[in-house]
Amino acid sequence: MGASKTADYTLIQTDLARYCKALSHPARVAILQLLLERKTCICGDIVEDLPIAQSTVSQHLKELKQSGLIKGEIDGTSVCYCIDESEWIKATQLLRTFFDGFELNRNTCC
Amino acid sequence: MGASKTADYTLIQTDLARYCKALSHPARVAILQLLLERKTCICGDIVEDLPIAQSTVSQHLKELKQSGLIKGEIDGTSVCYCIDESEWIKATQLLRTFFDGFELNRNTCC
DNA sequence: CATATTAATCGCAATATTACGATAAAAGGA
DNA sequence: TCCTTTTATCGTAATATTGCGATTAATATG
Repeated sequence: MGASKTADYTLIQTDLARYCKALSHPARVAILQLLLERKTCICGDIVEDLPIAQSTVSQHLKELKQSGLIKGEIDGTSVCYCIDESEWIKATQLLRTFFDGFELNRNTCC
Repeated sequence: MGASKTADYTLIQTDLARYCKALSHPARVAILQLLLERKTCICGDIVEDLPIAQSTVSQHLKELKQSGLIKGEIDGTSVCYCIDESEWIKATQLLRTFFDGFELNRNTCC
């Protein structure tokens, strides 16, 4: 494959891309919605709610953790997953600023 | 690979995932920023601005078109790309609603 | 008409993603 | 201690993504 180093893009661009990549699969969107809606966020509940295997859910949870949007806390044999507040707010603000760029600068060239 | 049909997820989940997938690469974020900032949005200008080859830019533009977020209009030998207003607004609203879910329902279970 | 210019597409390679079942690891309960 | 429960990881396969150079197609321009 080709190069395209991280340095070729701004921090905002790579951050935005990272958060969006986390949300780029419907299963991960569904997981985040569950975490937003529920009081408890045990991994097992997520597995029951999704139409995919436990190992696949675990993989998606790992990716969400790596994106920073969620964190997991071990509680006995189970793991409690939650939204990471500061990262969530950061993502919210980045996306808001990005999408607001349209209202601020309506270019109707085509 | 496994199954995971589209029907397994809600329309909102797949729409959100589709828009976010479009934004999941820094080059595509950069392209969208260019389209937001500039009056003209000729493909060649985008190619000049990005650190990747013309064919690769063309591929990213194709993906952005498929996501619905942009549209292209042929103008002689060149192509003018623009944000698709209605899709952009739809994406903005979907994302806003999604991220607002955190403020509405702060669950601090971990 | 010949030749540039512009953008899309093709062919290819490297790597990443998505998914599964099987297995491992870790803690709890009988 | 043995067994269950719960989650992560491993191994593997199928497919998707990312990137490039080369080529094609379409329109301008001389």
